[in-house]
Amino acid sequence: MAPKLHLQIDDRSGVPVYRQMMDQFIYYVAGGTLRPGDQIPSIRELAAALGVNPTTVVKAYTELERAGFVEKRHGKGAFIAANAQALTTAEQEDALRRAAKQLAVEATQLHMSTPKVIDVVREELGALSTDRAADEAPVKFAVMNGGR
Amino acid sequence: MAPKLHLQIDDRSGVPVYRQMMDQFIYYVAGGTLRPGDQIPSIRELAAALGVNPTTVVKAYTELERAGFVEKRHGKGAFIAANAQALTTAEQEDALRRAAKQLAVEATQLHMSTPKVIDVVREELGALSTDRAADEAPVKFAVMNGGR
DNA sequence: CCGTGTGTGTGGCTGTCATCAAACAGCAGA
DNA sequence: TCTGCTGTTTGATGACAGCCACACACACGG
Repeated sequence: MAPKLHLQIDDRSGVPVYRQMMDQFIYYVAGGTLRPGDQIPSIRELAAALGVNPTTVVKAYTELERAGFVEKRHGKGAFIAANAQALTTAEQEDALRRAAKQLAVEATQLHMSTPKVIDVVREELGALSTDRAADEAPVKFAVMNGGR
Repeated sequence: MAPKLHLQIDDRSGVPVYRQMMDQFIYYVAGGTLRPGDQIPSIRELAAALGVNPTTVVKAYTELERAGFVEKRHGKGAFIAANAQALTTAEQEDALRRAAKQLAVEATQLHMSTPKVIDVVREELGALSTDRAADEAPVKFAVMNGGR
């Protein structure tokens, strides 16, 4: 019912928290990890785990509901909508490309070499996959508080 | 005086516009493209080029001034501060790593393969460098309006 | 059958911040 | 001086996120 999730919120990014949550649920549906009917964390549980206000989670779930990805049931919980449409392949690539472009722009402005950038990307990808292997909890959360 | 800049604003990202501008100026200083004393685009010029309100640019420049990167001179223009400190190598790598992590999280949630991700990153890096080669204007701007 | 407890989502109110719009003020060359 | 550039300031609007009290659903024990 509840596949292994790994939600990540970056406080320093400037991206609204509710939007970060939305995106990640959508990506999980697109990638097939979350399927129609699956129960997702309750508003309070997710809020507590991420250290954000329940209202913020409400906003994310409400928007996801409007978009047809999620169904909230009073007193029961929240679920992936029966007819939640996965993103098309093109849309998935678009999403990936946007993040890649962001990275490329930064790297270019910083005068970073291509191999250096590729290295870092490889590292981060690797960190996530080993992470997932060692993971036993049904749901995992992370917050990047940032340590500047 | 005015090196070739290539500022990029992504409306859909959710990141405040003034913050996107700040980051990119900082990266240009860090990478050595912008050096102390260099004049940067006037508030109105930049606002017009990016299609945002001048007040937004004011906010970016004001914050950059507070951070010691920029000096505004009434009636004259805006300049890179005399003692603008480039980021340390560690800070530069941090910035790059943050963008890479963001990409990795998305890719993982979308079930994208590592080679696929690397490919896209290579593509985007390449697109930017050829872009720069063909560029003759002293300053270049781009806005990702996004076409959802 | 009913009350109570614990889970769930709902809604109103408040403070802060991002953006825009428009009016204000300094600088320099014709 | 006048014109056209520059940065400066103030106010309005809407988005974001936090606090707090309320309402529904279900299971349990009387």
